[in-house]
Amino acid sequence: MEEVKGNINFRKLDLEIKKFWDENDIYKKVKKLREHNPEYYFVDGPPYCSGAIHLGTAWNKIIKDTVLRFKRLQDYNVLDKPGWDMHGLPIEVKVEEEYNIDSKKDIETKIGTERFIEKCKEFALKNKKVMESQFKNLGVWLDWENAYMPIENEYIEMGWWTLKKAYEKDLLLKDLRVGYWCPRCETSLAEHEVRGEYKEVMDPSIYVKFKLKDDKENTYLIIWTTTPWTLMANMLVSVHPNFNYAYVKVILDNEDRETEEYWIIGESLVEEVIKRAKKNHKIKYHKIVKIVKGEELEGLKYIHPLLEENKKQLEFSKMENLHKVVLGEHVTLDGGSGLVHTATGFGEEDFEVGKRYGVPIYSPIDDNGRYIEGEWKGIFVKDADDFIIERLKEKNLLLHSGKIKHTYPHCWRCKTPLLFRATEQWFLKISKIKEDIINHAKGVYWVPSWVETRYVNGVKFVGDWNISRQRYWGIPIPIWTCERCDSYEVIGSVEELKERMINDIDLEDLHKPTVDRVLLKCPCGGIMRRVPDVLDVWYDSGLAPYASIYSKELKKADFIVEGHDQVTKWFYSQHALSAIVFEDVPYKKCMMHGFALDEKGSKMSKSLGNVVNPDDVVEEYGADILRYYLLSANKAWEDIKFSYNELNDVRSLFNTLWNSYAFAINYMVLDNFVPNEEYMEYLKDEDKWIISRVNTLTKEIIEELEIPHLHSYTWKLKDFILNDLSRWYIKLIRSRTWREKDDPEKLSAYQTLYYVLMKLILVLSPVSPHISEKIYQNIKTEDMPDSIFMNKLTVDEKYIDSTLEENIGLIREIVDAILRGRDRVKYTLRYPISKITLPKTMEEIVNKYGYIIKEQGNVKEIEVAEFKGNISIKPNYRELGRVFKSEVPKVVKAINSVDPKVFLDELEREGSLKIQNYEIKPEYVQFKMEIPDNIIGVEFSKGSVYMDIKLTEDIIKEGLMREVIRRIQSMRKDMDLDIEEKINIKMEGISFDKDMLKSIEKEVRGKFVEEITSDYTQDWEIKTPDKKTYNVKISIVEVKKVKSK
RNA sequence: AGGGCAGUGGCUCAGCCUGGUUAGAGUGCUCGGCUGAUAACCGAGUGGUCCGGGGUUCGAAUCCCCGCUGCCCUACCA
Repeated sequence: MEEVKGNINFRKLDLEIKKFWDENDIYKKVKKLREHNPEYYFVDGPPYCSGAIHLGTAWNKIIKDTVLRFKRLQDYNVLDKPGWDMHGLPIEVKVEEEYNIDSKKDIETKIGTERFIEKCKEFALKNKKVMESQFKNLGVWLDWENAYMPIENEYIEMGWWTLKKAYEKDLLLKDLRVGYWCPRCETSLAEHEVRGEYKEVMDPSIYVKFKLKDDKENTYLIIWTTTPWTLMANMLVSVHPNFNYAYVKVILDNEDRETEEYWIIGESLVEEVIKRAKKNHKIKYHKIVKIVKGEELEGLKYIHPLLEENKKQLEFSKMENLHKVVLGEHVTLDGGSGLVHTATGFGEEDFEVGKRYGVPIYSPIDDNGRYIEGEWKGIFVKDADDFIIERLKEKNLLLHSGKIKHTYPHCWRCKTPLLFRATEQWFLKISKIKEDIINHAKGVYWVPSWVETRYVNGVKFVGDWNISRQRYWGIPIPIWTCERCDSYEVIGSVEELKERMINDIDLEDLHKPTVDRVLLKCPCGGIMRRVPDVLDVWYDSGLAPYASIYSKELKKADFIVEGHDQVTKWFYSQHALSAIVFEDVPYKKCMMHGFALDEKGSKMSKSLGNVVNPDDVVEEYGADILRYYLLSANKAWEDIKFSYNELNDVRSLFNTLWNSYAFAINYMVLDNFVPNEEYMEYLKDEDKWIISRVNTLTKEIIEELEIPHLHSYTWKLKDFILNDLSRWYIKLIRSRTWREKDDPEKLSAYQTLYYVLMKLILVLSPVSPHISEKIYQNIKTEDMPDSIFMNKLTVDEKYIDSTLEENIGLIREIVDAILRGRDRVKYTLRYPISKITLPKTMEEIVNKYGYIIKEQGNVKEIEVAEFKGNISIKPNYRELGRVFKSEVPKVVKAINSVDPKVFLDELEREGSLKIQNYEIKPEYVQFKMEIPDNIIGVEFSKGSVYMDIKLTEDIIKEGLMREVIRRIQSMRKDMDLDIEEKINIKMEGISFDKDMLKSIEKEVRGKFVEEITSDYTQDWEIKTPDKKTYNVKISIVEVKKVKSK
């Protein structure tokens, strides 16, 4: 045990402890210690290796670390592999940027797939290193050396194995479907990749006239669209069978002549459409002339507006079932015209309608989103919008052209607006197992519980999972198709691949382009080549529960925790894959946490400049304070508003803890204290009390961490440190620390402090490992383990005494009440109170613990008696309500009608009282006293304390003595004297009798002298409660100095 | 549009499940006090339409219904 300095730099401390852990291999020793114990299986949701971590990522790992440290303290063998998400578009995009390329063609021609893959790998590994060191800086203990990485062959193989399982269970499917397509990345995307990627954009909003075929009357269908470019591929117009559609007669006033037309519009949208049309046209007259049901419109043929611009449409126009009105339930009347332009190759519902009516799926664009035919061949479709609008105008088919602000999906990595496009992709048939997934969810312990609802609602909406990406950096899809007969095969392992391989390819690395070179032979005799796609990166992390430990059996994770964005992502993706392979959910307990926002509640973003870097916070405050703050600022599942103010509060909490520790240790060091269980025999009640408290605290904390409710955990810790330890217990034992060296009461106080500190740092260590370890290292004895984390968290049930906790709690209330009362009448603590009166119910407690009240309240005598004063009465509504229900107001009136004094007497005599037929029992009412002038009364939970505040000469003298002592002590402190240092004092302006002078001398380790040569003199003005003033002059000199002169 | 969460002093949040006396804590500000562990602490004062409106009840911050606002998730406004 060494002396502790008061001013502590928590950052220095945490670096020192990290060094200690490193140099002594503590993490490994802790792991080794429990390697044969029952397992606690944790699966880390892998962060993406995109660069540096942010506050939210830090929070995430801190939660994990805290829970796992707790589980280690419970003696589990914690399986704590961290993971990394390393494949996928984000990294591809970054590498592309670095090499200044922006298309897939460039990748293949400019730098080559092989080098590209190599660069992606480098990039991922480089970032992993940076992020790992940041996590370590937070004090996160995970098995960094054995992290799982989806880019390793073994992991990739697990992905193949999984896909083969899906294939064998008939859950793998190749299908032509309309899905999201990123024209920049030239790949399809899955729906979960698009989640949260809807951004507000301005798009054209045009109303177009489609002229009916074989019609003499100039009748037009009016359609609305925000994607003019899709008109090139328009095949049908959909209407809702049950809606009303109006034929609107319109007379247009062109400059030279008037024309008469009929427009077909959804009835409720007529006025809105006309209003828009009026902006571009002079409409002289319009009137609804006929109303029909949507179904009556079915089959009407129209003339495609862009026949000349797209020769293909000319061909289509000759086909029977094209360019006509069809029915669709998806049509709404929320906006637009009620008639929906339908392009079968460019919309999911359009696609379905097209299939239903046997219409070709027409999608005339390439992977870059450029037309492959028609007048604007080679032009990016979004750029063609303006040309098309202009052309429609020329053709007099444009009713209105405006702009609309709406949300539209974007690529999650490159932020390009997505297109909808029909392509052939590989799917996992989630639709077939969705019910199972929802059922499994019931067996999971969700924290908080409502995550289940959210999860299930999310799953209900998902479609089949598109797992194929037309990209490079990912797990290659292990499917080979035959050039000749088009059949395909799914390969489940490297071994299998080697067996089937007909050429000789070195399979050192399973990425592209290596595997692409592998050829197989089809039973039909043809050559089989690999499907060039890679797997969706969410598939990678979805494999984690079993792939991270290379297990082909399901080991359910005891615990996972991620941010709320992951509810429909990782919580789902790993469940989906496990459901396919193992028909089960891969986790037992699943917790959700929030996002880290800035002080005002806005998202942290580079553009707003409000990003808080965890490293910076750690540099200033040390890791433990950030950790504690993040776990205590709110309930984990709510978003955190990061605030330096609150961070500072946490720092003061730790300062208090540190000072309590320093106080205890420094006195122990001074007295060469050696902890010894035998001192426990001399425990006083307050010692037993705090020992009981710290055990109760431990017990409660174990429950909270078990859930885990990290907010309750940290709040309880704080309450204990501030209230129980620092503000109460240490105050109580202060005088004991000034006793003689081997005074048993002093030693037992030390022993208590020692015991409590040990217990406290152990429950504190999961959240604040560095500070706990630091304290542990200083106070541990030879026979204790090397690190605090090698200990076991236990509760000493035998020390828990809840009655004692309650009673001391009451004593504390009484002391607080006394202090409050004193304050109210300016009767300061230095002046004793001659007598207080407490209610009779307190008798037993006062007999036992009255000495605490006397000492802390500076009280000479405690009387236990019913205080006689004027009595008032108060109804107890809770009790009354239970008995009298709706009669309560009447009963209260009755109670108030009786003289409280009579009421009380009667109750005491008879046990109950009848008023107006209501029987009143004692528990229905409460009595309060009113008090005479020289007495003050202050309430506490079990009654009132009455204090006699009459001043006598003795009381004043005693108070003055304390006044003087305090001033001398304060001067000692100014002089920066050692606690043991002896002094000579000269005091003028006040006199005490001999005994009192002696007491003062003893308290301040000094001697009063007549003459003094001092460099420190101070004048004091002392005001007593009886309004007298003393001007006192005090001079002090160290005895040491006098002697040396 | 559907689902989830939240709305309580200037600020950050408890309390709500299980209704009950005067709605709490921390922080801020004002005043006072205490102090040989504590740039710490204690007390008083200041500050509240408990988001709004209905309902149930003797009694609602708490339970129910209808709204409003914010955040998140889901969602092809063609």
